[in-house]
Amino acid sequence: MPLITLPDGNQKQFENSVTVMQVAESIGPGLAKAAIAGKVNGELIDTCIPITEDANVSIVTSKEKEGVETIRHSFAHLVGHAVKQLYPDAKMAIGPVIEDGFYYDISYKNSFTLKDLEDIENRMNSLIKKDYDVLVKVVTHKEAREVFLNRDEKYKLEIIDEIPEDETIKLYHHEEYVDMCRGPHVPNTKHLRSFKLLKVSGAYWRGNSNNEMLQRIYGTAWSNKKELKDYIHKIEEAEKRDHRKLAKKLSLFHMQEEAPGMVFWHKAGWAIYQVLEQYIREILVLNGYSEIRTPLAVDRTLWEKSGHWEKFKDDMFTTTSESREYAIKPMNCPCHVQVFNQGLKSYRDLPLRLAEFGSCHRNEPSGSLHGLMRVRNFTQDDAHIFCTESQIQSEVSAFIDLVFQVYRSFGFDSILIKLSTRPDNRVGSDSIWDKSEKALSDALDAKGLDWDLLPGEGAFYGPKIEFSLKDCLGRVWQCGTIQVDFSMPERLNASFIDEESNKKTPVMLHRAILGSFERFIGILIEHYAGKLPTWLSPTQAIIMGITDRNITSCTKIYKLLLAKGYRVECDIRNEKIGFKIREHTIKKIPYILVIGDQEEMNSEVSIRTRDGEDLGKMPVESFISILENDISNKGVKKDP
RNA sequence: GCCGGUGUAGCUCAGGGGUAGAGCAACUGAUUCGUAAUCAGUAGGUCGUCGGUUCAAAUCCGAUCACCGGCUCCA
Repeated sequence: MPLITLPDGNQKQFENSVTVMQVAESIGPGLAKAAIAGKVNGELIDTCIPITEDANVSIVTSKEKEGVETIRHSFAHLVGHAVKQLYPDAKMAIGPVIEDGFYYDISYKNSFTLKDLEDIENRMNSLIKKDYDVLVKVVTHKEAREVFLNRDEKYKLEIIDEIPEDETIKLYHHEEYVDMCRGPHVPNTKHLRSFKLLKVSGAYWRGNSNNEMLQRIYGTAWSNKKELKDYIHKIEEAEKRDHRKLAKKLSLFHMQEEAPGMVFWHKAGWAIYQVLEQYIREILVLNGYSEIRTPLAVDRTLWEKSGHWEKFKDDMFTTTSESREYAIKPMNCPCHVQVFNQGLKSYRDLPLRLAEFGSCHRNEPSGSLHGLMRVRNFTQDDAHIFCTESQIQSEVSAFIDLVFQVYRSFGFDSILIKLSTRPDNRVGSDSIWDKSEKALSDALDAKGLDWDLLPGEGAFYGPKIEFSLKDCLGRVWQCGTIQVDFSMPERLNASFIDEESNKKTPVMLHRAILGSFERFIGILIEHYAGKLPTWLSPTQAIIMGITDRNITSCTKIYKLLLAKGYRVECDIRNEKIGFKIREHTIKKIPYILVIGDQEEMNSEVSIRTRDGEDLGKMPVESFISILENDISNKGVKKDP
């Protein structure tokens, strides 16, 4: 006699057991029709699973987040249903829900082509039109094993073998197709209407590169056609923000075959880079860092001592000279220890913060290169803080504040924080790792920040906090980081004299705010969709005349702004004003200054923004104060 | 590195066994013009690279390089 409590507080008494669907029906036929799953005491279940005891029950429809996720999950099964009909030899692996959609990993003798993808999508469409019921069967471990043994699904069997034998398993029957899942799933395919298969790509079984490669079919799915359409539109718009496309249009940089993963910065891109570097340099000075510069290539023996040769050898470029082997530095840390090691250090010197805009080379796998986001030669806004154990917490804490201060100045609002702990391939004892990991998590918790734990993802020498930002398509890129390192100072014989005249080994904190200039600029281009705020804009204003009569005035104002240190250009070509405005608007120059006879007469300039806004006529001094205000705001939008 | 796709003019792209085409850009000339494209003309490519098949390859095949989408790995 279960007593069901609904979200609005109403209670219903049922005889014997009752299913979510029956509860929905008891409320109304509309709700029953819309019911996708149920939440029973906070747990998501299928609409057909009987509830035998008193419970809080809510009906999940496509309006809820869980409802859409259930729809996506069921779409994955639908891929299975269609694929097995079209390609009976295909073996199904896993088909989970992801952000905005789902995928299914499948093993098949032939590669799926775009035509295959289309066929699968068509088959899925004809299957869902049948409005068939999805049937759930709860079976024993043994029964499930038999089902998939008969169906010759080796991946499903592998998964079953990892489930404890005394656990039951849910099998979802889509007509003749059977899949295994925790569920819940939609009760009928009538809930599956708005989807699109997006792409097919390779993916390793269980995400392990030693395993065979499967074919992954990606799809997106939504609760209705409008949401699907909006999503596709959003993706199309996002693609226009792609930093690689914008870089071409705005002539920021280029890359070419002869130097894969390395950047040829053009005038405009380099202007952005220089503003960033100067900004960080100011931040460093204000926060007690000393800037240094160390060699690009260092003898192999130093990398052997630091541990890089053992753990990082394959990622390093090497070169030889007079029978000595050198490695182009993939990191700056060993060199910074060499600077620290010059002269005897006292505890009074700590914390010692050594910073470098260090150019690093890493021989990244060819397949992972990606525009500015993943390159083989990058420059970090790197620094190493040499300190005592007791100073770790305050240094980490101050650094976190600094990262947030800098990121805020670019207007970033979603910063993902992750703590990565000891990897399998590492140096240093477990007790050292215990201490380091705790120092970082304590610093984060002390600030009350939300963070995710990434077990096993730390650097080989220590755990790290990562600050990540998203690109235009939602791909997450690590930018800032701080890493505790108890190992390298010892390996490279760093020491200081403490209060009792004892020789001690300092702790080293590796840290970067932007991460690499390349990646950060890539993120910035996408974040602003190429419309860089005035302080970062390669050209801050363009001056143009209406006719040749205005050339002298244009040149005068151009020279004035140039002398004041603004990045300005002058367009005195014999072209119509509309043509020139269009051209420079497309180049996303923040301010367009027009000078014609009228302006000349009153010693004014007409100002138009790249967004088409007319700021009217004003003396050049007024424009300078607009510029100044804009620049001092950096990337932060003023409140209207 | 792995799976799949792509590579034609500066850019965006069409074509496709009989030795290349559009739009924009460039160049020349005319136009001196008021807030997102003035008109006319000219020029521009061993179709990523190397090899093979063929009377003939940019087109078909193979290898290779780079890029794109993922996977793995990473700032």
